[in-house]
Amino acid sequence: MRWSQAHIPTLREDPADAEAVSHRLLVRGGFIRRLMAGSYSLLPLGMRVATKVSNIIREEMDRIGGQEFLLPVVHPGEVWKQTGRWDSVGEELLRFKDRRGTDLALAMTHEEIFALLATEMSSYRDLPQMWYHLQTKFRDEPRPKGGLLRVREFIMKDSYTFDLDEEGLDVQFRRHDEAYRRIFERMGMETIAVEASSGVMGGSESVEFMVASDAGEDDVAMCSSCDYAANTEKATSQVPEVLDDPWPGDPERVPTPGIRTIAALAEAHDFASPERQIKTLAYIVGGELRLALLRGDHELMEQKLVDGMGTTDIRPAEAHEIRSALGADPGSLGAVGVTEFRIFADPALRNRTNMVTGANEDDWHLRGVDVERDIGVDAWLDLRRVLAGEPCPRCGEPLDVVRVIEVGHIFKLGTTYSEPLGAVVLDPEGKERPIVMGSYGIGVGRNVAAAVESNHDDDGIVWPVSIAPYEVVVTAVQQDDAVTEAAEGIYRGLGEAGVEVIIDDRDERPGVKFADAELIGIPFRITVGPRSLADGEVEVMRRRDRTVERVPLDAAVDMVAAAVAAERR
RNA sequence: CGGGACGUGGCGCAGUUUGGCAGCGCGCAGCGUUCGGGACGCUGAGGUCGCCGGUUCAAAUCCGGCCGUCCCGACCA
Repeated sequence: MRWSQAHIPTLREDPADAEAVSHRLLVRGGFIRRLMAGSYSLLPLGMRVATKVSNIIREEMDRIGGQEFLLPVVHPGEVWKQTGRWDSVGEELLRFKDRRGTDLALAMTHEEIFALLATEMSSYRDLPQMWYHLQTKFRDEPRPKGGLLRVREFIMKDSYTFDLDEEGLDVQFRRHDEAYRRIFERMGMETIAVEASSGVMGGSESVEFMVASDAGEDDVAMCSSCDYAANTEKATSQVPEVLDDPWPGDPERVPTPGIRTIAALAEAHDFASPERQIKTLAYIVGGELRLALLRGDHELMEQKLVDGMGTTDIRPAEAHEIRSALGADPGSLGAVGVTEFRIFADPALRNRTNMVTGANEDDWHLRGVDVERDIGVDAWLDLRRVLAGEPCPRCGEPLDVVRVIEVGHIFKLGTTYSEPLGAVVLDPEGKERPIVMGSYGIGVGRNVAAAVESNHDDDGIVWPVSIAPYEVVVTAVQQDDAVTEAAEGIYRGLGEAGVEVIIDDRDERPGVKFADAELIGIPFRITVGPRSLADGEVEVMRRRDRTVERVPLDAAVDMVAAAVAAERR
């Protein structure tokens, strides 16, 4: 490609909505442009990178036995109704009607449609299968952000596996785990594989692949000494036992005028330190009020409540709902004597005695509460958010909490989709069995952004050769006849050697060309100019560490082609 | 959905308080001088001031409504 002919609209200033580093660099470098909130156009450079990412994914999927499909983006609402997700996924699913009034939806994922195709299989002999495609997804996110990191429309590689039983699923799950590690490694990212919440996907087990970055939206708890790592939506830690002083008899009412917070109560009474209080939170789950109890100094991880309730229809109760249900305002709530609402308590409260909690009467609290004796706990449920420094649940060493970007997620689905859609096969005994499914996703654009997040410096992007828009840029400076001839020769030679090369033949000053090449992040730059050409040499610079090497003009093509080949993965 | 802010040439912004010629920087075009790390001079092109309505002799500016965007929170494979 000739730069003078290419559409590479670089910017000298940051876009107004610059947020994540990757967003800023991708916009400034002329890789992407925003169309509207959460929708981006890929410009030629962005397209080249995305294509390379897609091809790496294809190669690794094919390597583990995947077969590529392409399924539609517009789905009949009917199929989503069959699995129940028409109602359960909420507004994230964009719905509309066609001219006949038929309900349609834009694909936010493809479990339904792939499972529908799987209904054509009828024998265990057809299994196992691994199917995938790279296709547009649309999710009507309430708040897209971070440029490509969180968008509404994006291309995702999603694959689906079909097995007779859990053992088969385990094999396919493991293969995906391996393929995903290779994919991220080839793109130049270090990932952390973590246990995750399955969210609305359902299913038994899921693993997320995370890249550490401040631009991320998830947190991972990682052990400093063993290999424990989990999304904080699911992570646990050891809670040191609290020794309670005995309390003779029933709870006692304590006047606490004006006290509405755990901190204030702890301040006012030395018997009410936060770890000796019970935090009572009211949530509306599927329309009915439920109580979640935690130790006073512990914080609720809402996703754990969602997972425990098995529905996403959850919201904090509003003040008026709380008042009419419990007779007090938040700040004086408690679960002692409450029988009409279901109560979920965090295990850290187990066997605790002599606790302090609200009396469900403004300005009154109870002390001397024995959790097991005085509160009708319906279920014990891990609800607390893990904090950095707490002991690892496996080995007891302190946990780190790290901000991450989720770049891939693999799920064991089981029969959640195959059953309602009737995807069944006959087993060797002639018995009908629902196919056991798995689903696995990698967002292409998010991975492009994540790769930039982990590969950049102050001057721009530092692409690994594997996904760079071009492998080499030939930069001609002070173009006289000799320079032009030498530069063109190298450009031609590299092209013939199979190197992806762009020649910066623009009539620009050297500084502009250097700055653009670095912003765009091309791994190798060959500078051809009179200064070194006088010695019959050109300069080869590596973007990553900016090392410069002078090489004889006639050796440049071979040398650079070899260097590029060595870094292709 | 709750709170806050913003919308003015391709990009970044000023002008709005106090109504009166639509401006600045970058970028873009032409000419000239420059040219190994984002040059400089001169000339020039380019704007329904988000949209609709209202007030006024006069609206980017005041009022009402709507739309869009961003930030915090809520939500969220």
